[in-house]
Amino acid sequence: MNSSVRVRFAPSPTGYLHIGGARTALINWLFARQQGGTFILRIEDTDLERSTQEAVETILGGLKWLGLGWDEGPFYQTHSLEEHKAVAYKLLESGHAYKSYETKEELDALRKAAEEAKVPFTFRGKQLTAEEEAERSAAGIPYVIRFKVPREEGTVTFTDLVYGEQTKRYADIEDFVLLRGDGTPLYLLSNVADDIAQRVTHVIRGQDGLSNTPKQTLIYQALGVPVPLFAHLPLILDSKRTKLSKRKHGAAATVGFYEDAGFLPEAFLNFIALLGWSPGDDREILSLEEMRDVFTFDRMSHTNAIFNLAPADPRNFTDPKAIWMNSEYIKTMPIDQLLPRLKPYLEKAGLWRDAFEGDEAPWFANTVNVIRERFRTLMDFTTYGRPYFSDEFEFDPEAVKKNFKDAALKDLFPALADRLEALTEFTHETVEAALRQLAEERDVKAGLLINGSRTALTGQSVGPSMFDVFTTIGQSRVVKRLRDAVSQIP
RNA sequence: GCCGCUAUGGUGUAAUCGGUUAACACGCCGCCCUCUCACGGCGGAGAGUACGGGUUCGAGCCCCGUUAGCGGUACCA
Repeated sequence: MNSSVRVRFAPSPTGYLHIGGARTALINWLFARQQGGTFILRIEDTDLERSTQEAVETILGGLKWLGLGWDEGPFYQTHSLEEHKAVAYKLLESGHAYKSYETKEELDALRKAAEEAKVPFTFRGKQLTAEEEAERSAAGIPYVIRFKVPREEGTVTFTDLVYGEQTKRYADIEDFVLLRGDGTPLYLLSNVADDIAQRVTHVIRGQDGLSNTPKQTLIYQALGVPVPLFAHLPLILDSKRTKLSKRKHGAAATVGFYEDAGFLPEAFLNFIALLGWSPGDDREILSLEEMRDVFTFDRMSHTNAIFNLAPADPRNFTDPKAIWMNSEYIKTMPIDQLLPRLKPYLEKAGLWRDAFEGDEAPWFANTVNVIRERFRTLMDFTTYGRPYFSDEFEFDPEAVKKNFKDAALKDLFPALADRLEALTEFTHETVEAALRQLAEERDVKAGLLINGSRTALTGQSVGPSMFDVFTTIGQSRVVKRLRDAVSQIP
């Protein structure tokens, strides 16, 4: 930490870490790292009804998976409620806030009347005399503490790092509530109080906070403390342009879904970074370090981006570009970095063997290298990749139909098995020579044997170049599978 | 209702101080490669920049209005 920059990610633990939250965390992280600053994690759990420890765990787990480590925290907002109240009372003492005795019903009626009259409703509480005040407090009448917006003509102005200078007239800001009737603080206050206490210098959050910023700025000013810089980020919406939510979109709106689906965190981060930001040139594939080095707020878009959660194309279970990006990472990532990422997925599918990290390590690396070329998620290694790691795999009926339709294969498979079994060296070249020779002798196309073998060895009709498949699966398993496949021929 | 933010192909973005035929990527289509499917290579369709005015020699970029979307307008966060 060699700079005074302090930023925070402040999620509410009311659900899962969703995509928008992940991007907010990412931008905070990028900026902190770029500036040599501090990245703080704060859990805004003041909504007791909806906050759960489980949600906290999910958020921490999500950040960990993404590799967005924090330097301070997690701080829990509920742990400093007393400090937040103290801030409200300080404002009360300095005359920047007051006790307001209006009931909810009275306010509702006022609001309704204003709306019907089509005039702006900007609540201004009654100015009570000390006498009246004493009277009410003696009678134990409940009150809330409201911020007293300056009564004179004037504006609040702040410069948003993304949206530019923002100005709002005092007259358009109502006297908002700081403390409820029961004395508990509201979000607007707690948020500011924590940001001050944690010495946050840059508030980087979703664009939905933009409208609240004038009010929060007023609080900073009334307290006589420096106002942080704000950077509001455009929102991430679904294809119907509504906000992403677990309730509406299910798991696909959460970060955990992408981990389960076999996304590489690097690819996921890369994709969401490009939702609302670009490096300014034509680069699309950027590592975290590259993004950190070139990130600037002024290259942030002002427009909400659409994340295509569930495109019409059945081949794509989420945004096609996200899948494409993941496949790019799978294909090009250094193999020794990819292998450890694969382990948990293979373990979960029951395909992992410890030998992959021991005796069979070279074979494992080579096999992954051969098959990754056409995979799009890490999960593909457990489905399409299964025949390479296990002898128990299914035959795809379509593949059988397509590649086993020639009955001659009933004789050809055992014959090929015999030839391959006899090979003293089992290489790309020797296998190809044996196969082509057999095809020639029997006067069949090599393609018949090649495509038939693909299905015999993998159960599938698609896959890597066949001679690579022979050698990765290995002589003895190839021979056995060719012989066993005869029973599958209709 | 009121206050504010936004508006470039289906999607994500680009387009120096306004300056030729609005660029790139994903997706889609076709061709090539080929033992299959991908990858890769080549090519194509797809926006005249929400709409309407204005300023200007010239507007996607500036101004005004309209519309639409989003946010705020809570003793929610």
